[in-house]
Amino acid sequence: MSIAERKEREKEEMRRNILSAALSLFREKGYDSVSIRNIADAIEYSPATIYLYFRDKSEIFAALQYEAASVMRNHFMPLLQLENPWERLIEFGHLYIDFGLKHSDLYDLIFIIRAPMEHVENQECWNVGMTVHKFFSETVQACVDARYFKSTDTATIAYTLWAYVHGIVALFVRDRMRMYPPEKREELARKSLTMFTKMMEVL
Amino acid sequence: MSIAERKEREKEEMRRNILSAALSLFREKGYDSVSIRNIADAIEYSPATIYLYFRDKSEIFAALQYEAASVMRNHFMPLLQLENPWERLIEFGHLYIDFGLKHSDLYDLIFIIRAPMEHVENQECWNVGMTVHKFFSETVQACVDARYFKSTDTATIAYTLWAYVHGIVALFVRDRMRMYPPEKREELARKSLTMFTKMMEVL
Amino acid sequence: MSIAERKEREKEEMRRNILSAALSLFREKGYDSVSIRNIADAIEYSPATIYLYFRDKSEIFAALQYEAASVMRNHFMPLLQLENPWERLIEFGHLYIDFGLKHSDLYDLIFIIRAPMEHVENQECWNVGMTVHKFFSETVQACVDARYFKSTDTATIAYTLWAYVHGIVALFVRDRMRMYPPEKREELARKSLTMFTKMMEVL
Amino acid sequence: MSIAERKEREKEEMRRNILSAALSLFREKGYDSVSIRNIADAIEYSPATIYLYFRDKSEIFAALQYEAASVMRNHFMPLLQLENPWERLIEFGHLYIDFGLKHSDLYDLIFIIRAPMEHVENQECWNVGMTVHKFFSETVQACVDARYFKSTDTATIAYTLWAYVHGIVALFVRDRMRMYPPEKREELARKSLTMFTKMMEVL
DNA sequence: CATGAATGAGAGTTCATTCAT
DNA sequence: GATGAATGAACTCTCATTCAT
Repeated sequence: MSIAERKEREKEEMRRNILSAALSLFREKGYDSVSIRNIADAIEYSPATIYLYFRDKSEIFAALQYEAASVMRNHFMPLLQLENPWERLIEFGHLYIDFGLKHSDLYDLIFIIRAPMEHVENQECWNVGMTVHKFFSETVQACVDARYFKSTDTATIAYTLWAYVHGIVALFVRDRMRMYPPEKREELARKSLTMFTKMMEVL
Repeated sequence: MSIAERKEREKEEMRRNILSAALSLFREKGYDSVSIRNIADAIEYSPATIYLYFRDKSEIFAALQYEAASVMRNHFMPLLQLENPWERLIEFGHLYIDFGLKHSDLYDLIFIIRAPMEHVENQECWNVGMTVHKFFSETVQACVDARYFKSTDTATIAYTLWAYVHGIVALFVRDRMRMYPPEKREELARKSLTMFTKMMEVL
Repeated sequence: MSIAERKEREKEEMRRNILSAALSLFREKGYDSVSIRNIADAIEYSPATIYLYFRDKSEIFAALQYEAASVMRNHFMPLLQLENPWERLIEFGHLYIDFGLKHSDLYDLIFIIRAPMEHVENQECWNVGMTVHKFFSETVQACVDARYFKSTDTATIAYTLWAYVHGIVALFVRDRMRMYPPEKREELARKSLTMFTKMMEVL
Repeated sequence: MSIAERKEREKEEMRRNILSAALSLFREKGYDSVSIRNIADAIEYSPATIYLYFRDKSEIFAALQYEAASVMRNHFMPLLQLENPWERLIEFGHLYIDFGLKHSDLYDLIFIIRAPMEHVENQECWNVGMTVHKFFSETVQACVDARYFKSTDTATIAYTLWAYVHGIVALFVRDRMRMYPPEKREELARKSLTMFTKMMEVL
């Protein structure tokens, strides 16, 4: 059995190998500008080999989005242990920005990149947006119910919070913070989040 | 002299002609999927003609970013007439989101696309981000000076406001609002802005 | 005007150039085994150039079939001057075999090759078969009317005659006469036709 | 010995397995459009396995031609029992057309396809043409000897008869009978053969 | 015996770009 | 000033084939 297992493992390794090369290329040059050859070159295999692991280019992309979604889900796991909705909401903000700064490439893949949505798996990906959004909504709803907000317009509150954190991450990911020195960017983001958290109290 | 002038004018006209065709194609199909031939077809000239007006494809792109910057500047002109800094700030938010929803393609060009930054002109483009940011800062500073805010951390406030409006527009531009029916998206954005404006009062 | 004319002529020349290279390659290796690159090499142009004259590979094929059809039509022109139906029929047989032996490649294209029939123009080609068949039928009908045959089964007679001449040519074209020395093949075909002509008298 | 024998038998079985899959695929899609992988899929083995039984693709093709030849030989077996040469000749025509309509793919393989003739086995195949032709000749000769014909030009008679039956089948196999409704084609072929048989009496 | 993995070669096709006219 | 013609380089993808296991 162990032979089969090892083969399985090797196959999986190769897939990840391809995916990680693809990811860094996509991030660097954009989906359309990356060719199968580029990826093959990066992993030092022949282009044809790629096709042994993925049906076509868009399937690679889909797999990446799927992976990204899964990493993001894991990233938010700790939230499940917070019972107080307000705390959960605050922590969510922190984790969201954490994720965006740490996994810029994955974040880009999920929330920014424009790319083919043919594959079913990609539904999965945009569902991540959906899921995140839903989580925001539910948590906000819980806060509303527990009278943490004066406003009861759950939909608008959730959207507003999401827009803010997305804005923070999106500016960072797409390199629109060049007016701040690189080493200060993260700090600024965190300071802003604290400020925003305070602003939320007026809601 | 007037012949040279006319020629100059005609040349300029042609450039705009090309750019406007290119813009609408980029918008429709994305930068990478637009070929010089597509643009040439759109303006009913031969591909070779394009090269009389632009050195290469990326120069067209750069010119478009330049254009976008200029359209954006014009869009914000009315602000100059508002003397009260708070009013100016509020109106700025409205105009920003207006611009993003109305000229999604230009916004994308300026604040989202990961551009080939080879051309000098593109400096211009990122300067727009700079300029917008500076305007935010200055207006915030004016508000601080006039005691509209309790906080005096101008930098963080400006960044926070910008992140929020960018978030709103970025989600819209890159089609991450699929959980809302299309016809409600704009309304939601505006309602959120109103909410955010109120949140700002706590600052 | 003469410049345009010359250009037109050159363009036409190039088309013919491509077509004639393609024809001989198709004949030699079969449609599927010929690549655009092969054709390009044969005419010493780049593959991309081919696409300036034909939309794709199958269009080249279609054009060839169209040409073949037209050559065949011309080949049969002299028949129009023969008023006597029997003479016309006999002469038709001679011309048919002439054509097949002389333009084996074109004959192959029209009556033997298996290839894509996507293009409208190819309808044209199979219409040649149709047309030839119709001519056979009409001429046979005329002979029947003029009592050259005892039988009145026009359909079967026409089909029988066509099958025979096609058989003669098809064996020749696809090189199934290897049991006869090359220099005797044509003579044999002609002697057979004479024999067949006599056989027809019994009909 | 019996182990070796069984192994031999199994090997032979596998060969036939591959060949029959290959044949039905060639028939369906044409030689060039069938890939080794297709064949492998059809027999549910890996592509590499095929190479344990055949050196390369063209060897499969050659083997198929060989097979076709053998099927054809069997098809004509019953003739051996007819002693009267005229009867044998007539029956030969019937069987020939039978074979062509029933095993169009095999017929194509033997008498129409422009084959890669690299392999020695293909000699075998073209020998089938030879053999058929020889049989025609011998039978015709017997008829001549027995005064069934007035003509004594055996060669021309044999060739003429063969050309006719080949024409009938070739038009059918390569789909050049589109002007007749599919269900009438066979009937027409048979009626024509009857007519042709009568024509032969004049020889 | 059978195969999974790998690949070089090559398929059709498109593109940005050049240049003589 | 405009362009038709041309092309080298690149694209995605498939194939026949090999070889270590």
